Amino acid sequence: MIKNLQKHKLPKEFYYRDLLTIAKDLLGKYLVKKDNDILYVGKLVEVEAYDGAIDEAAHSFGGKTPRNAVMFKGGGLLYVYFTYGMHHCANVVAGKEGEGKAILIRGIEPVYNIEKMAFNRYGENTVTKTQMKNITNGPGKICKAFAIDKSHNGTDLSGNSIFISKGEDIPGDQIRISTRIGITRSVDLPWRFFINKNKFVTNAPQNNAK
DNA sequence: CCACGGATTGGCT
DNA sequence: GCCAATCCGTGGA
Repeated sequence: MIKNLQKHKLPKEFYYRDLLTIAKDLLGKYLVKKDNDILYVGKLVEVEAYDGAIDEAAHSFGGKTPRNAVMFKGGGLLYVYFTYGMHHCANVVAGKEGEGKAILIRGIEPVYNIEKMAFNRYGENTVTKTQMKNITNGPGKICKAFAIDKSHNGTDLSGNSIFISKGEDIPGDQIRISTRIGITRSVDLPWRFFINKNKFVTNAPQNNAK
């Protein structure tokens, strides 16, 4: 399985294109993480774009700082940040060096090793139906399930520890667009993309948007 | 199903 | 010192 995933790893050029095009194209792709023997695979079903040039909600909006430095290093890296004193969130850096663009991973449908994801999330081997429903439907939950933290900040997605693979094609009519979640500035930008009716999309009023 | 508030740390003004 | 690209439990309709 891992061989096949590696074979279909997205090339560096994928991340050097237009921000919103990348965001939309990420839907249906497989996020793969492999540390030692443990393999995690999940399908991307919800993402949000951030652009430091024009978007006040982007961490990179105010310029480079130690925390957001990875966002400025150019496409194809993983930007992981810590927030609310307890959660990590993972982003795919996009665009050219110095631009400060990234795409937040907000929703994932487990594809392989859901048992280990559940254990990482809840610390138990047996979980309820409700817990299973909430396993990876949010950016903090995804990092917990995949055991992603600040030590993974800056990981090169062209390597073999964390990468994104071809996955499934999502027909255009299954893609929905809305405003983003949980921000207080640039709230009107329609930069959230998700797969219509997918069970692992974050619960949000925006889900009824076009 | 929906609304609300508490948790808890680090980053930046 | 303020507040955040969140999550979860609680309480009510």
